[in-house]
Amino acid sequence: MGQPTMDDVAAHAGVSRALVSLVMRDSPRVSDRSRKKVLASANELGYRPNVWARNLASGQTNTIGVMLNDLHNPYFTELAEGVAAAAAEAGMELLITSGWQRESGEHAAIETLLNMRTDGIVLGAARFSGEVFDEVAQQTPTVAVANFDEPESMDTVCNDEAHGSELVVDHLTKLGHTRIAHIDAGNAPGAPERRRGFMNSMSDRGLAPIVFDGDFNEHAGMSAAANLMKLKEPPTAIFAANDLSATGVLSHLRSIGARVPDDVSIVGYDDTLLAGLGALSLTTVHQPRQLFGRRSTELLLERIEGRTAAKHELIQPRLVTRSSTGPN
Amino acid sequence: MGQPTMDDVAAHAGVSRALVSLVMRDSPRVSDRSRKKVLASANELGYRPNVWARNLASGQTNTIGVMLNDLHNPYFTELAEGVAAAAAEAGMELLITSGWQRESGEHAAIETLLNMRTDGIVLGAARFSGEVFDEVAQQTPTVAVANFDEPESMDTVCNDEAHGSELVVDHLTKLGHTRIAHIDAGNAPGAPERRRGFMNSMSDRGLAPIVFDGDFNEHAGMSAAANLMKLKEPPTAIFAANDLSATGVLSHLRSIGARVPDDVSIVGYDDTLLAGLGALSLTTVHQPRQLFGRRSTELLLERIEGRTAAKHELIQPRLVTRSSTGPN
DNA sequence: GCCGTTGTATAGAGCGCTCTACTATTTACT
DNA sequence: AGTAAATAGTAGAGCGCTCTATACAACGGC
Repeated sequence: MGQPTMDDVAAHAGVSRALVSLVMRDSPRVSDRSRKKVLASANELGYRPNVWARNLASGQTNTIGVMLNDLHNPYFTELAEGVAAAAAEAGMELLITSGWQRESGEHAAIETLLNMRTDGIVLGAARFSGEVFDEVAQQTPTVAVANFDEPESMDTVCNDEAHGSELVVDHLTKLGHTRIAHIDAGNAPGAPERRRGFMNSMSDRGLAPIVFDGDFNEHAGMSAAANLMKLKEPPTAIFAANDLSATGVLSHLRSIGARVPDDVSIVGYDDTLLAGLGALSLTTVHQPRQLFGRRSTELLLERIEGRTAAKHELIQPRLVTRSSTGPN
Repeated sequence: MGQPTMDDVAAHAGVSRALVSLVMRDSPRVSDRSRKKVLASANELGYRPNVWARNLASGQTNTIGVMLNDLHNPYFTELAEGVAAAAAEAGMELLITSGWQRESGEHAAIETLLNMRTDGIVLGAARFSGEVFDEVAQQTPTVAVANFDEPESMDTVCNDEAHGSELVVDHLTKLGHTRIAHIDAGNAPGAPERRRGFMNSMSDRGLAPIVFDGDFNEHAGMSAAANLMKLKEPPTAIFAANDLSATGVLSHLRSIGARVPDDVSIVGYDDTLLAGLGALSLTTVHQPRQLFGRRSTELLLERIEGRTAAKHELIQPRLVTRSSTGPN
């Protein structure tokens, strides 16, 4: 007969199935005596409520879904951790799917969640346009952790990238640096905002922003650094698009015998595990990624409760000072 | 009326619900004409099969679950990626849950999967004993990626840790090293096997194994390295329990002015992102983590198909040589 | 013209729950 | 004592599917 059902428990406890159902859902409308009796029977039979049946009957899943672009990227996993914490506090289950860095993967992952009919979805995505998001938002409550142009159909939570750049420029100029270069990451998510923030902060201070093409990886940092150091007047500080790129910069500087931070200061962005390593010790911009997850989940729960007006939150990063930056 | 149901599609297409069901399940017992008609109606109404109802009625979920100890650890995410690939090939959905590094979290994560009644479970766990695994295996087909003592109740896939250590010792002795130290990680998962492999390989070559207490983190590597270098005859090569610990070693050696690999060679374990960074460039032991995922999923599918005899696979790692090791 | 096939389609009984409406029993309050 | 209100429990109709058993053509063989 396979797994025991609610009817089995009811029969064993000598009560109705409805009562067992109430007990399982922690209803207050059950006497202590019955509750104990039912729980004892359930326990004895090894009863485990059938989620499929429950969700079918109730039309709810008590579950929220998170779609992550890439499980290998700590950005997304920390995001997920924040979501998990907030979901647990609200008594909700969490289902995670990943797009494995591919756009088709993200589609499939979202499709899986929509099929599961989770009560809502948190999108930690990067690969596609606002329209796709919109389509999802049409079908279920949705919160995106990404910086779109404040769409009406869903809530968003994102990092104030430009402000992060401002913090970096502020830190470096206070250390006396004036020739500061930024290695950007083209149009990758977040990169344009970081670049814009850098350029504005520099010109606000009457300084000429130096920007070199780059990407969010180590190699880009290495080759951009090589080009920068070949300039007639090389910069005294380099602000990379992210920590990985900064690591590339560091690697190149060491290879040409430049001392960090004595000759050149380096700043990263993201405050990943890398930045904290003793062997690297990068000054970097910390984003409260777990907080992104928390806030997005809180917003999602509000939506599930019925709010319809879109909310958009901008979260402030902070600078973490380590030993890759020093006075000029 | 919310989402359209199968009945709506049936009515719209002028056929029975049973026929729609057959079409949705790609049954060959449907004429082309009917199939097209049904598909058109479904599409027009925006019909999406209700997974809950389907699973309830069919008693299957066509889904496998993966429980990961920690989403931040690349070991587990690459494992998951392998599982995802194999699951996709078999036409199965994938559900991921995480224990967030806590034992209670792992319990909850497993509970979620059991409640979901996935067709099978892959356990990428680290925090608890074989008995807990056994209990899970009693309830559903299970494969663990971990090195237990070949339990009867489930399949296992694991890395041949000892062999990895052997590769390291072989590499270092061929470079002429004889005073080789290992910084271990106590009883953390995999650590005892790595230590044992190291000790055996050393004594096989008539060399005295030096083993210092450590852990799987950076700090442990730093302090163990400090102690090692204070010895009257410091080792000429240090084999750390993992890459993170090796990073700590590197950091300490640099701080005391020792050159790597000229003065001291360093070897890590795991071949994480860290090891490949230009600024670190660690020789390390690579484990085919995705393969672990693939194989475990394949074994799981066999179990779901009905195999009951336990299978246990040991997968061979290989050495990746970078610039942290050199001749003595 | 009858029978057995083969190919399509349908009816209808569940799957294991939830939830509304209802009954039965106490307790509370004039 | 008599009624209202609160408390505890139950019956039974779904939820949206799957799947077995069955119906009904259309066809070929004799």
